Amino acid sequence: MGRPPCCDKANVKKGPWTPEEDAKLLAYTSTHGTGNWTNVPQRAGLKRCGKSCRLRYTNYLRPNLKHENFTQEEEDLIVTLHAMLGSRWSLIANQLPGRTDNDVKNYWNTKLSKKLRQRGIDPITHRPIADLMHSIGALAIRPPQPAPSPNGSSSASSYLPAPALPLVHDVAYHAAGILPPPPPHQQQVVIARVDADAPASPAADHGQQLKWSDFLADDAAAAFEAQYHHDASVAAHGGGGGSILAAGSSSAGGGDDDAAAFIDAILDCDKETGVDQLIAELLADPAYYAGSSSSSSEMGWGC
DNA sequence: AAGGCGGTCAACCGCCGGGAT
DNA sequence: CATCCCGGCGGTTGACCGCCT
Repeated sequence: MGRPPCCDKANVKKGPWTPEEDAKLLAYTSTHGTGNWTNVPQRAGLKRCGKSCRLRYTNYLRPNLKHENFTQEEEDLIVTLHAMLGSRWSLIANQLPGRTDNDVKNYWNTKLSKKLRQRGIDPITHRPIADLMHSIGALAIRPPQPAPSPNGSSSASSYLPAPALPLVHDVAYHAAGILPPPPPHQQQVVIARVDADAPASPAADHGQQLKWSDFLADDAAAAFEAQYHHDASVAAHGGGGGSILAAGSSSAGGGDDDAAAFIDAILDCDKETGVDQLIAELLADPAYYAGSSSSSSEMGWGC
């Protein structure tokens, strides 16, 4: 059997907190600390769920919280971090002392996303809206692509338009200390891909349709990425981090082009590294779909 | 003065991973 | 090993407020 339930949900109060409730919660946390939220309502004399108490405390009553407006520096940092992390509000809030994830999330949804749109920047991809429209249009009417690539492994990266902000993503990751400095070859790859905006479809090589496996890195690239990323992720996240792209190097090089193999590769890598948050980041960032398969290897996501 | 409307933000909901039993 | 709950998270809701007509 597991633990007993945290609270009697039929007998808990919901809705806005009263000053009396705040005082009780503050009095309790100041003397007993914040552990074991399950017991907090009972011991503090509150008819609230422990979860509600925790939320109230962390978002409003916690000491050292800033309640004033966001500064320009905080605003810039949020935008930068959102470009890197997507809607990982807790991670973003960790970089902003005195701010909660709820604060950051609300500020983004109510202010910053609108500001970006007014400046002609898509708040999801952080790319110029005009650039996005151009990309969409190019995809919709893309003619058959000549220019076959001699190396199939890099074909996917050159097939789709390069994202406008790969350098922002990469630099910001390293600047924030989330990833260690990239090895020299990665910077070269970034520059090469940004410069190479001439589309060349892998499908055009043999007149085939694009495969799932075309989005998997080749073995040679994966080998280095595997070691680098593993080390980096352990250092940065205590074992966290992983790349879906280099993940099934066995299946990637083997020409297994169905969706199941692709997904298996993702899952294998995920299990191997022990974390999947970076995958979630990738999935949350459409720029990487539109950009290239090499984006994640540039960031050191190899396993 | 009153109703509509949009912005803000506290709080809730539901999901997930990890840990306790 | 299986079950179940806790804590944390992101998404969403709804109350409140100010502005406009």
